[in-house]
Amino acid sequence: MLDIKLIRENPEFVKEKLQLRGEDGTAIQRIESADSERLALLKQSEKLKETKNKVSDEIALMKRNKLDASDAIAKMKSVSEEIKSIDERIKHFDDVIETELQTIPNLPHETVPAGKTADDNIVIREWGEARSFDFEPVDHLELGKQNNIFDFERGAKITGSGFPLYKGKGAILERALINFMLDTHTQKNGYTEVYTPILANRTSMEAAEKVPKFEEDMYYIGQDDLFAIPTAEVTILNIHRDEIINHEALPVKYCGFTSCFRREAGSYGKDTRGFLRVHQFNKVELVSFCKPEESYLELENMLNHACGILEALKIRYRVLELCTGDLGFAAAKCYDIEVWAEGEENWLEASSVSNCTDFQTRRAKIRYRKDQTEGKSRTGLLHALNGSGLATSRLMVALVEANQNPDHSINVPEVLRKYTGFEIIN
RNA sequence: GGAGAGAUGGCUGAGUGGUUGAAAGCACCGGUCUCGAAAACCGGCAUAUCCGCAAGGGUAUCCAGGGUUCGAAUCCCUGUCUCUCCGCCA
Repeated sequence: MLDIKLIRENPEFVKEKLQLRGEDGTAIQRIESADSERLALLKQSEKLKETKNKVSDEIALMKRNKLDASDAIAKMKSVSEEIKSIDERIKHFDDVIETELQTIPNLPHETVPAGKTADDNIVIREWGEARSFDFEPVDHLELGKQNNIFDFERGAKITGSGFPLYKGKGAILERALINFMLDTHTQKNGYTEVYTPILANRTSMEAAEKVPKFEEDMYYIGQDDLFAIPTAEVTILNIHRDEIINHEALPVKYCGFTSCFRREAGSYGKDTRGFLRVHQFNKVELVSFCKPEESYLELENMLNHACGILEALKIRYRVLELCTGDLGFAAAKCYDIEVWAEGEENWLEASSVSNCTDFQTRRAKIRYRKDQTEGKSRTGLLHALNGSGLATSRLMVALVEANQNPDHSINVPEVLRKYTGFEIIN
């Protein structure tokens, strides 16, 4: 969530930034008025509480000295009632502010290109070449069928469409990819591996700003008020909820593999073939907590860590800098990585690397204790960044399609062979 | 699922209605001492929010939410979590 103080002190700035994202400023106006009413009441309430506390001390003193305190007690009874009624009104405005704040996205960073839709995103990097085939390449569905490695029909039988079943060398290849990515991030890129729960409670989902705004996109277990995580970002972020991390430990970097679950409500029939859009997929997630002044550098690092995986796998990709209109809710700046799928003849989004600045950490209360030389405020909110490093489903599409042979067999990329134990899928 | 115990500051841990934001110890920071360090001694050491240029002051917070009371860390209710025992079970 945004800082209420920023809205209070500089509402026009906030509205301007939100307009870049296509948000009108009406929610900000509602917050401003609720906030000023709340503050006025808060001052009244605190003044009365000061009186109450003082008189209570006096009553204690009188009682100790065996004096009659009944007048003071009678007076305080009405003061307490007044406090109670004012506090109820404060609570009302708190709720109004809270509800409004939950609908307002993060402000885009000044370097984010202005734009309205995904068409305005800017390609900032391209790596690798399209493969030139001397035969007609087929798509991953055909390859999956020919090699008996993916079985979408049976996955659908077990659960429903969009829940893929991997078989034989397909399952092993998936596992190899995950292990390769985790090993790279832990051994080369300095991340600490975690394996988190894949169900998260409401508080955790709210801290990650996934709920209430996107509640319909989540698989939800009502009996226990738990959500299947749409990304390990949720659970990894919440590792340090309500904590203060010492500056010496920063940056704190985690990578973790989990399955991810997305209902993809509203996108039925859109790119739903095979792995293109699934409800359950596997992903190695990167999360970094760092000092605010370092977060944009860290964003570039994380982008490079994700790209490094694709380069090792020799998969052609491009990086898009998302425009203001296409940014995720919590992101101030975001890069998408798209992989080239030879059979689909299309770019597929395989990763998204975002700097969420203090938007999540504010609600999650993830702070750091500053070096004593860093000014008078001793604690501050950390910046939280997350990135896919990477999601396997679309990566798998690009991987098998790019490495196919005329007989539909698939060559396993060099770096994965020590994980798969075989060099070819046929 | 059944029975019981508990949740206090970075940690350990006192505190069962009134100068308790909270004893004490440890840890940490600064100082004295020392060639330097240790030890000893002295001092400091929560978070958030409001007012204020600042100095400073107010308020809130002893798991969370309600309640009783002039007054709650302390009493009552509900919830969450942790631990122990029993049952069941991967």
